[in-house]
Amino acid sequence: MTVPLALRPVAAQEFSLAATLASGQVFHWSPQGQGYAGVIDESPVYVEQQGDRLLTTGEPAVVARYFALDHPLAEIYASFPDDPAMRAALEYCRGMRIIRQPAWECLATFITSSMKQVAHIAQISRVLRERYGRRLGPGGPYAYPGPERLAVLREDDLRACALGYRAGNLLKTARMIAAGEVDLDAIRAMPDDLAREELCRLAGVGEKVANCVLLFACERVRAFPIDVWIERVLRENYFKGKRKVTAGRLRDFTREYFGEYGGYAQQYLFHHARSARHRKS
DNA sequence: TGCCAGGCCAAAT
DNA sequence: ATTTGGCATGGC
Repeated sequence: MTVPLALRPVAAQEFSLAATLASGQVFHWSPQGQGYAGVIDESPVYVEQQGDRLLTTGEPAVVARYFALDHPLAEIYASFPDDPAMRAALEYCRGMRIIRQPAWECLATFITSSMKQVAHIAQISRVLRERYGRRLGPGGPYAYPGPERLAVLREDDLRACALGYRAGNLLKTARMIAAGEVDLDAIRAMPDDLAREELCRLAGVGEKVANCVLLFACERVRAFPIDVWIERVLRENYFKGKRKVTAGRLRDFTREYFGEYGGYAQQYLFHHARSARHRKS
């Protein structure tokens, strides 16, 4: 059995670990004991919340950075538009943060997310880790397999992980990254529009997935991914009864209306909408 | 059973 | 610039 590790405290004001991990931005954390077990880069981490602090087996500075405990939440909330949908989402998600994910892991999981429910994205992520990821210590969890590892597989290997038509996209993208054809580190330093354009060169990456990578892995808190849930929220709350509102019109509206922390607003609206749907049944 | 899920892509308008 | 059909798989 594992050796019991000392839990170290991390100050965490204005933070909800539960909301953050349940919000569909990261998929591999699982409930364990009083908290959650997961992996940050190549380190196994256990973390639980006790009021205004976290207790973790991880390196405190690494945990604080991963969960973005430095984001100015009061300033972010002050930037949210004042309307009923936004107020309800803020009330429900208070303390949720946009975390800083490793870029490749984020990119790959969102390539597999196309036309999939959150539960199944998590399932695919788990199979890929267990089948092709490096095991982090005896009996430990698995790291997400890097692009070099996936690049040498065949499409059928990935189809066997229930990826369906996404298998070819993940494989092509892994090969492009492994070959240095697209450089994720370079993208992190580019202006938003150029970074998005560069990400869209990858197989299975369109505007929505590119925005997820920009938001969840590149610290672009303006990036506003529009999926089927958010599109529904936008149409029902901001374009009620109007016809012929095109995708382009929606995109322009979000940039203007939600502003500097649009990505945060988007994630709050997304998590609230999904949670409301699941509570109904 | 049928419909929907954190879409993308190529082709046609 | 926008619309349309095809693509795999699993949950409800």
